[in-house]
Amino acid sequence: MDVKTLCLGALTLGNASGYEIKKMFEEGPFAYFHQAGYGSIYPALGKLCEEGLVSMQEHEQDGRPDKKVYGLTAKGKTALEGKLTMQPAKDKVRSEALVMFFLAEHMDAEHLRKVFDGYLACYRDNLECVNSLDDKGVSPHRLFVRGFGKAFYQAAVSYMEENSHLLFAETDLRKTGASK
Amino acid sequence: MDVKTLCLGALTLGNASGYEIKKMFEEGPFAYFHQAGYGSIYPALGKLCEEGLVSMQEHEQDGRPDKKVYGLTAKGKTALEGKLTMQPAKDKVRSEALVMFFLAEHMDAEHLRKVFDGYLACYRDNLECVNSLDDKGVSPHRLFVRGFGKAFYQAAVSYMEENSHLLFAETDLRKTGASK
DNA sequence: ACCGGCATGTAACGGGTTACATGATTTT
DNA sequence: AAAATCATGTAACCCGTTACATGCCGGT
Repeated sequence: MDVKTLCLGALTLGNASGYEIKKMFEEGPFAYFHQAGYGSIYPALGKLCEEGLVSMQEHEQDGRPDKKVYGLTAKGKTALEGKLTMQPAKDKVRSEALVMFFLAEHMDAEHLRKVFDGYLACYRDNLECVNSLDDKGVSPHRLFVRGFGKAFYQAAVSYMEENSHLLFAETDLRKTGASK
Repeated sequence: MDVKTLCLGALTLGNASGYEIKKMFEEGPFAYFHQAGYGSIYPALGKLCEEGLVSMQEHEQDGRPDKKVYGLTAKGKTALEGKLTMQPAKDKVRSEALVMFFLAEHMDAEHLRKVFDGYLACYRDNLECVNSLDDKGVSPHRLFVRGFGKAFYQAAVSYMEENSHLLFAETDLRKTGASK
């Protein structure tokens, strides 16, 4: 699923600028399951516009560059619906932190601790962020997705809190052995 | 983290061929947190060999192409350790299925059902697969990672089992209304 | 005075995915 | 007889990430 399709999807939530779409990916509802930067969003919106799948309206602003607000056209909606008839690809997860934990025996104990703490903090933040959202007025299927994210973050945080000893077991043994 | 580094990491588990490393990514221990295909693994191993980070030994086989078994060199181990001092990048998840659920209102009810069933089945398989592994003799930090995967799969399956109504609520209402 | 947020975009680079190419052996 | 497994590799293409380029406004 390319960024163009994702942009069409984002625009079903209402008209938005490229800047605002980016925020949906980094903080908003899309954050759990996809990510995209300016470098892919702006060109994608440009192409969609050329193809007539989205419309664009410029809003003048003082000082800043004109804000370009995009909106889904009927053609764009049809195109999106077409994409949604595909079989979804398998989920893809890339976690450098988990790779590092897997190879923890080759790491410096102090650095490992730092990475672990950072990773846990990150998931705690994510969880807090989702928990602070208001569910009122959000349609059920979007709540389903939100809940999925919440369940995942919760599982990650709980697991890490309860099982960190597995990661630091050897180090602790080594330390205990040395200090004895 | 590029495929080269991942290959070095894979080879810490013992000598292996490109074909075997690929399997680690699709079924084995790396499956939860990274993926890679032949098109990236074979060139990566070639480059690592040129750089002297891995060694290669050809084993003749009848009928099949010679099996090339790679092994980590001292230089390669050092290089890997260097990579492991980095800050890990944030986890990246890409889930087309969740995008589709998010946009479920624009989907055909039957297709949505199919996608949901397939997605749940996939996570059940993953869970079963991890649960069938034997933990004996596996070092604690690898069990940590394995457990993380297990916790994630379990959370996904449970969540979907308990909350599918959110996804199909509207459809059911529509159907009920129509059939009445 | 400086940093973060608002706001858009381009260009190059890198890297991975996909498709192609080959072929024997084992399982169904 | 067909399909899956074992086994390696190349080449092109796509596409996304990163860095660069610009500039004002508001808060600390």
